[in-house]
Amino acid sequence: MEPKLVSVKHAYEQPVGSLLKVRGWVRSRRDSKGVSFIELNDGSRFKSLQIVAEAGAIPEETLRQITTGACIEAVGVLTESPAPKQPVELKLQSLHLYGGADPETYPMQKKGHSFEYLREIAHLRVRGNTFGAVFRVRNALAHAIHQFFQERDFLYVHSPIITTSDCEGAGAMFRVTTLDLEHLPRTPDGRVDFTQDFFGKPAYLTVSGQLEAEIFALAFGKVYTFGPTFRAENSNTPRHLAEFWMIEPEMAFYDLHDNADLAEEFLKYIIGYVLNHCGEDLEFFHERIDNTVLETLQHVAESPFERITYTEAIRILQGASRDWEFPPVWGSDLQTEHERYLTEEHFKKPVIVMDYPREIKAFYMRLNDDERTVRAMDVLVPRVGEIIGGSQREERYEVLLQRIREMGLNEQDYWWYLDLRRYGSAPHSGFGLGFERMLMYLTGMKNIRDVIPFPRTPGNAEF
RNA sequence: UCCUGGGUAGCUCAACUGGCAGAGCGGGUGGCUGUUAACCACCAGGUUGCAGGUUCGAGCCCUGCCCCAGGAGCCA
Repeated sequence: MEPKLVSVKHAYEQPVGSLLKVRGWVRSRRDSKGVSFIELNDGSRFKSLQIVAEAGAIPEETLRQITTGACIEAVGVLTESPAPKQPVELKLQSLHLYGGADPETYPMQKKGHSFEYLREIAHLRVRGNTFGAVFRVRNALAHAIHQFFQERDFLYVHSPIITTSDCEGAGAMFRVTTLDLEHLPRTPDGRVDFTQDFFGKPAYLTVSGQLEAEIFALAFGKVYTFGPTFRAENSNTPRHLAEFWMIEPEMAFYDLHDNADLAEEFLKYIIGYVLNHCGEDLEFFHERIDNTVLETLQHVAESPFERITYTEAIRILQGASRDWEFPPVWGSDLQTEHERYLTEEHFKKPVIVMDYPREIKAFYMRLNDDERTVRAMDVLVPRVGEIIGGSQREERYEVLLQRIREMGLNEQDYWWYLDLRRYGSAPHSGFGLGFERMLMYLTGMKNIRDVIPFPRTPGNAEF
């Protein structure tokens, strides 16, 4: 009989007595007299498959090479396990070693490592429990996001990664150039001559797909982007990356409250999806990373978010009996300590703060009738802080033009953005969700560098 | 970028007031009839981040630099 090739995940679903072939990487080998136990993991699920090699099943010389990290193919019969830790195990008949792993130098041990150390071996850390779980959840989350929008007839837009406009006027950007940095072409007045550069003008990596999404929203109604974005800020925190992924839905005919409704429905949907599809991985996070994760997620999936205005938020903060490092005053942005107080202590659940002062928000946010505030919203969640930022966009040509001017921006740079308001303008809204921050929230992981495969931070782009 | 803490064995850490650099884990060898981050015994393993300085003597004190973490700012 030919053995059936299956993943570890599917091996557990086969009937006892099946002859199976599995391939994967050895997590550990435990020897006893007359019997060896091999933990085999292939990434298909959290749990490994226990392979039992009785004395003489394979040559002693082969068995010695089956060490932590080795890659093997095993053929054997699925049998009920006498021990309680696993329902079934594979009784080994034959084994092929693809690649050994010298135990004297293999950097991954059976026991725990610090995340700082594991970041230095990002090419191997994915073979461990924690990062296996992280990247399975990451995969499931990406799927849930597409499913949510596709079920609701949103169009997936591929916004460009290279851009020639710093349209938000926010954040340092990475320059993209093919100019020879050792011999820069100069204009007569001594400046760098970007007309000789690849695009004929300065180019950068995008910081957001929002403005492009607006273009599509004003043709397709409901759209979303989901792609990498880049910030050249010298940010050294557990919540910032130089390269990260962002989801940015943009909807025509949505006002700020429709926008907030969508954001809340969206968060609940993707949390529910991960709760339903990544139970085994979430249990690990709950047990080993953060023992509040499961309750928090279930709570958020079920209870309504709090909604307050910025002005109310300031009032709540001013009434709080605590010493602020930065006392809350109307007109300045909420500090991290303020956001955390609101979501973690005052409301103890996600909070949507709306209608911020115009001075502290971007030019494209719609001006309210009071002319002091704009239709911005931030969604704050416990432990992570700001997870979503969004707004209703300014759809009135004259008002937008005036805002561009008063922010000191060059209106020529925004000619196509202004055109959207000149031709067939409509009220529209959107928001951005930081994909990695969402993952931190779902997994309880404390550092954003541990939820992205290959983190890019100041001074670090190895791998 | 600023503030704080740290860098000692492959990993995680200890080393009193400046006085012989140590433990657990991992690794090697041997043992153990079914293990579950297995267990027991023994063995090996060090340019104390880098460069200077003070001192009879520096892991420890001083100066400069590099790297890491936490907090802040910026934001997602």
